[in-house]
Amino acid sequence: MRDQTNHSESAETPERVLARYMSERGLKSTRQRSLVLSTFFHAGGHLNVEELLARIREVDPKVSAATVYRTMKLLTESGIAHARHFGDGQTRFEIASEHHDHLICTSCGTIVEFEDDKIEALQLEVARRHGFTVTDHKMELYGRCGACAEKARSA
Amino acid sequence: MRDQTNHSESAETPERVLARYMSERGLKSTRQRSLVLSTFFHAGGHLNVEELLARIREVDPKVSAATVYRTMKLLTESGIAHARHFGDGQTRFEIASEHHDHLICTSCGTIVEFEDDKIEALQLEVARRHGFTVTDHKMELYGRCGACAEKARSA
DNA sequence: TTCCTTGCAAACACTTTGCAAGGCC
DNA sequence: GGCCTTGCAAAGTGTTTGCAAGGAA
Repeated sequence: MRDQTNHSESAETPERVLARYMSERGLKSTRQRSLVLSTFFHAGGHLNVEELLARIREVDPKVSAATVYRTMKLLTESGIAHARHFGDGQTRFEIASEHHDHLICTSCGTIVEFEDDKIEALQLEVARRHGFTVTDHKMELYGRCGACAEKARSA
Repeated sequence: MRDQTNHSESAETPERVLARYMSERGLKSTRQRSLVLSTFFHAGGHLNVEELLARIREVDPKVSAATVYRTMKLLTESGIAHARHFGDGQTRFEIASEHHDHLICTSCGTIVEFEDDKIEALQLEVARRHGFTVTDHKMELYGRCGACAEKARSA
């Protein structure tokens, strides 16, 4: 729903990005596609198709999984969403404009999101040294969160 | 979890690690398991099951995919290998003692390994700020490699 | 001899695709 | 009306599992 980087009137809403992407290649706007888009944004990311579909069906029970897969592919290709693969064999999607990295507690599963400009700058630097042009990245730090370390200490 | 160069007599070879892991739980050493292990190490990592199986079958054509899956699970559980999921829907394995980060060309699939101490230091720093103690991490940079950028330019 | 391991094929989970009906422009 | 999109079911992937035969200890 709401977003962080609002530039007054020049705001590029996901709806607008998608609309342009579709009209550029003769694709059509449909009730299902709008529903997938709004559900995805309302949920805020990290959902897999199954979870997304469940929420979508609260509104329209007849939407099929195939449509969700097809629409998420569209969102991915148009740059609105990013597909991520964690270890669980499913694809999860995140809002492209809200990319961040993750701290994951291997003990309780807590996921903390973060962003670090210095690290990102160094990533570009490393890539450049290898002749790469980076378009995306993924960084996950695994370990123990403060609460779990605390629990382990008193146990 | 850094540094694993060979220290003469105290060397913990993968064979030894695996042997201990298996004997601790009554598992047996077999021709197939040894073959999977040696092939995996000889290849140096980043192989998926299909590729691994192809190399294994050059030696013993009768080894089944199931055995490779089962053995790689064993190697993963014993801490000898790490399972990694890149964007292609398959599981790739790497040698646990040779952890590094990856640059992945989204055009040709090339994987380049790298390590950057400055980035790793900053990762620990970020984690500390969030109260986390990091034990492992994963970082992948996606983009276009030099060769593919070249090709795109001349096309 | 005991019980683990193997190869095979079937089962699985997730995702993609062919097709006829339906819907947007 | 033309052509894209949908839902369904079938087909594809990559991976796991049940089972009977084979093999290590």
